[in-house]
Amino acid sequence: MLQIAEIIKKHCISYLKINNIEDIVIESVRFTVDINKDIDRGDLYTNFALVSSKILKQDPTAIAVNLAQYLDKELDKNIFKKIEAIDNYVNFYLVDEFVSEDSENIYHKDFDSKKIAYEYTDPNPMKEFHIGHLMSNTIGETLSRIAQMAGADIKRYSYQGDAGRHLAVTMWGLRFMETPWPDADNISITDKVKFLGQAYVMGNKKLSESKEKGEDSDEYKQYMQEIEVMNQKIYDRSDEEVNIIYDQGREWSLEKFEELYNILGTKFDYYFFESKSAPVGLQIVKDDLEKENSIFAKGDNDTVIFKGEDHGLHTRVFVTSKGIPTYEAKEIGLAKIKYDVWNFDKSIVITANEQNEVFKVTNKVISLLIPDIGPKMSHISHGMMRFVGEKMSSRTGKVIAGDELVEDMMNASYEKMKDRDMEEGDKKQISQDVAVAAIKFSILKQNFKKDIIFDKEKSLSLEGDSGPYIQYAVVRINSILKKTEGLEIAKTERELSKETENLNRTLWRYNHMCFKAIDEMAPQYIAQYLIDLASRFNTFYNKNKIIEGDKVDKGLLELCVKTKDILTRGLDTLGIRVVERM
RNA sequence: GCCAUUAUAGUUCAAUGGAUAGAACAGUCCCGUCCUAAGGGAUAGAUGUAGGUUCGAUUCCUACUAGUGGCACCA
Repeated sequence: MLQIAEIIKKHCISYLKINNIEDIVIESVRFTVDINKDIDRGDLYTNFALVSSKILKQDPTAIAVNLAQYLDKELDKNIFKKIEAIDNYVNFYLVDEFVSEDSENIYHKDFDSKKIAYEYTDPNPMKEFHIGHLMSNTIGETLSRIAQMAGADIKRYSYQGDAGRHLAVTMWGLRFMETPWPDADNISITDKVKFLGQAYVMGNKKLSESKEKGEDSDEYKQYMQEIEVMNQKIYDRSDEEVNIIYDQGREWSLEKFEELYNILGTKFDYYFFESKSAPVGLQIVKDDLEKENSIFAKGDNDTVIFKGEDHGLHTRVFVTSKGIPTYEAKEIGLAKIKYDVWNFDKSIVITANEQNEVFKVTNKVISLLIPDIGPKMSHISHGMMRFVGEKMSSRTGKVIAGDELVEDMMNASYEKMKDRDMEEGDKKQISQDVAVAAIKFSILKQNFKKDIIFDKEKSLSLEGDSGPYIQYAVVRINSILKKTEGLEIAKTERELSKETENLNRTLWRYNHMCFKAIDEMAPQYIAQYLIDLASRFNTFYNKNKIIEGDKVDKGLLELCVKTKDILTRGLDTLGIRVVERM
């Protein structure tokens, strides 16, 4: 909680004490001191009167009045301008000059000095980087930055599936491709990766077409067999020809991912691969299986399974009938590898919510097998991204790739500024940052646990609550600052306008909203706040002249600078860049 | 079928058990340029259904309805 709110709380508690309420009872009084949503009703409020009316055996309205009188005497007049009781609430008005203790870090007991690993994005080489990865990246990036702000020591992890059946499908699907293997200098990395993505789609298509002919058909059986063989070859690297193609494809994919991370603004500390976690996980499972009281069991066809039902979960396969470790077994190996690299206090994996059940099982298994690490593992999930105007479904094959979405938005953004008098490189860079802001903000302005309906037009629009709307507020301030260069900056003696006062009173709320975002792991508090701040700035700007002739109002100019600072820091916490111009 | 999760204006989203349920877009009506991808103001409009707990429920509980995800060798 913010210091100012703590001060009020402390005095509320002493109010209970002077009313002869016992300490044990006081602890049970769950009142809050929070920011007033309606700024006209004051800066802070407390619901103390409502919550304590039973204990004080008094009408809440009377308590509110008494409390307000009491606090008016106790609290520092240099901070509190006015304290008033209205209905059942007590409202607090801070003095105009109030500035909160402004620090980059906001202490929180769950984060301060804790070592926390954030694993997110997790794309798979030789497969498309899809919008799910984009979401995971956006959310993981901001959560890690929020943790940093809260005082945590963090590392960013990315885990990439460079082994597994999906790769076998891609490699197997290559034979059906009409275009040749794009191993040439004049083919861009994007097109090379696109080719691989197409091979994966092709492989899946051929397989499902064949499945429709009947699961007993010779063709389907043959295809399944071939994919199985390919999977084995990738796993044990027994076929030199396969190795060459595989290594090349993997390298292209990773290069492409790196390019995307640059655009998105993520820098990972460690990369992990399934090809590394698989043998480690497999060994751990095998070793445990040999024990008398193993948590694993033999399933159908010689599989190794974990019977989750005993723990209120469901059964999952850890090793396939062919002896290959599944995602679940790899997850065990990964936990060990991650912890060996950096002894974290907590490891958080961010994925779409379709994986909720898997993580419940794997985290349980890890806890049983490696008690030192298991309890430190946690999973945060997010909803799926859908698009306005179209029912997206993976079944119909209409899936939009993440990098295509970014590119698409970049082009749309570029289109809007193509006539500006600017260097080409700047235009490209700006349209890129704006596009990323548009996408990220759409995701972060709402509760990420729910599905997100992405609207391309609205997310880029400067009307309404969008990332670019906030970026634009910063740009507007920049252009004011530029205009003031060389002009006379002087204090003016005049009463503050209502808009000026409101903007000023909104600024210190940033820390408070950050605290809430940290406390609830909810970046939307910051996003919503930034919209509010940008909007208040625009209202202020509309009504107040900062520059009159060749004179600049010093007070208003400083307010602009402060606003810009908070907007910039807020966007940065969301993993969004500000731009100089637009 | 079982488990999880969601349901708030026409649409897309907010709201630690408490004040008059906040925005944005679309609609209607104004103002406007120190910002030019300008922007701002006003106006109208919502808690899926039925119960329960509570002084008080959008928020907690139960049932129902509807949507989404998951439920053994994909990740």
